[in-house]
Amino acid sequence: MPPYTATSLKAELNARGWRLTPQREKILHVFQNLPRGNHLSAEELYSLLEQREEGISLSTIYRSVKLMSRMGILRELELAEGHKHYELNQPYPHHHHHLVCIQCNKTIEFKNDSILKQSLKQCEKEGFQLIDCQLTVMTICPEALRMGWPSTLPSNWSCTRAISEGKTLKSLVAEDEDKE
Amino acid sequence: MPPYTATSLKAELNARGWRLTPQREKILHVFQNLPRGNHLSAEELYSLLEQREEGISLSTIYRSVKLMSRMGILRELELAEGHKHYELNQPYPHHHHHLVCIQCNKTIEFKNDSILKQSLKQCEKEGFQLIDCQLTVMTICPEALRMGWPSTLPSNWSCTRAISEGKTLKSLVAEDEDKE
DNA sequence: CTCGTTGCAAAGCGTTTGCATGGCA
DNA sequence: TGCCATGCAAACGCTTTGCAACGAG
Repeated sequence: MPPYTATSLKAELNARGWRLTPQREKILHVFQNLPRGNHLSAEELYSLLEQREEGISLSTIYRSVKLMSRMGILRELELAEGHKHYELNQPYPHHHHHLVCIQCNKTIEFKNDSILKQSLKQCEKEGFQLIDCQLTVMTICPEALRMGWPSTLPSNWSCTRAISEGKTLKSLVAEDEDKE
Repeated sequence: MPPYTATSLKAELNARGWRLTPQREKILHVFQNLPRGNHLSAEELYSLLEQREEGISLSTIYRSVKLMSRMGILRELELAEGHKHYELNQPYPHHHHHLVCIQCNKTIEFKNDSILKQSLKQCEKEGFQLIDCQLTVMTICPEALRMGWPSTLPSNWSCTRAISEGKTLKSLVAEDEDKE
């Protein structure tokens, strides 16, 4: 799947009885020029376009990102921030996943082909068609750990389950095989 | 790691200056008796408890599932349904992931150890501490494909999988009560 | 010309919060 | 007894929707 251009976007929209509007073109353009590792919320996209004096109403923003997500052009991210973020849905080999600090929301992008392979395998097994797969790794970042997590929470808080889960798994990583 | 009991829940709560209340105990109980592969939204949990005449206010539900998620007892799922779902956070080897139809929300649970391994590997590389990792595979189910996805869908169409999924809540209550 | 699309404002919906009351440690 | 937790209702923030005007095909 090649990256979208205004022309191919128009073609795909028209094929489904939808239309290419200046608004949709501008939105696509923003995402195409977004530096790698960035993703925008509807609100952020809105104010970004506002700053460029290409204002688009918030409702159109919402309608467009939803449509473009359903078309497979954008990717809807559910990070731990209480609202959705969007980015270009880049096919393999640009496909990637996210590691998020649940304390400060810091996000790191990472690639891992085997995850996509595993997802595909699962889809084929069930007879479903893969649209996207997202691995979200919920973590505590080093800064948050240094800042005192988990003591930023009441007294001697700790997520004992997660900790012992981590310990159990170290042995698994050692034997790491990455076989599909 | 052993599953939580009312006693161990109390111990962990008290250790952090929190308290075991009948409400929290009932909520834990519901999740412990939930058939595998099921997860509840706050609203569903609320009406489930209401049907048993053990009513708990919605705000307490929200406060409790949030607290228990942060303690690592529950797992907060971001499926493609516009609201969060919760399930017991079962450590390896019961850890699992989800395949979701973005049209009808039909969800299939699947296990895959390599995903957990890859996540842990990534965490160690970045120096982050793993709390949880969730692979969500967004798909179109065979039925939605047959209906002509994506161009010919009526705006409010949902395939029969979604309908039968919706019906399960009642049967869950029945099953759960049998186990008491 | 038609019918999808936009902008605006209002509504919707899941979730959170302030506050007085209740109840666990 | 002190203080966390609950229930209620109101507030909140993100997102969706109704409607009249607009404009792409």
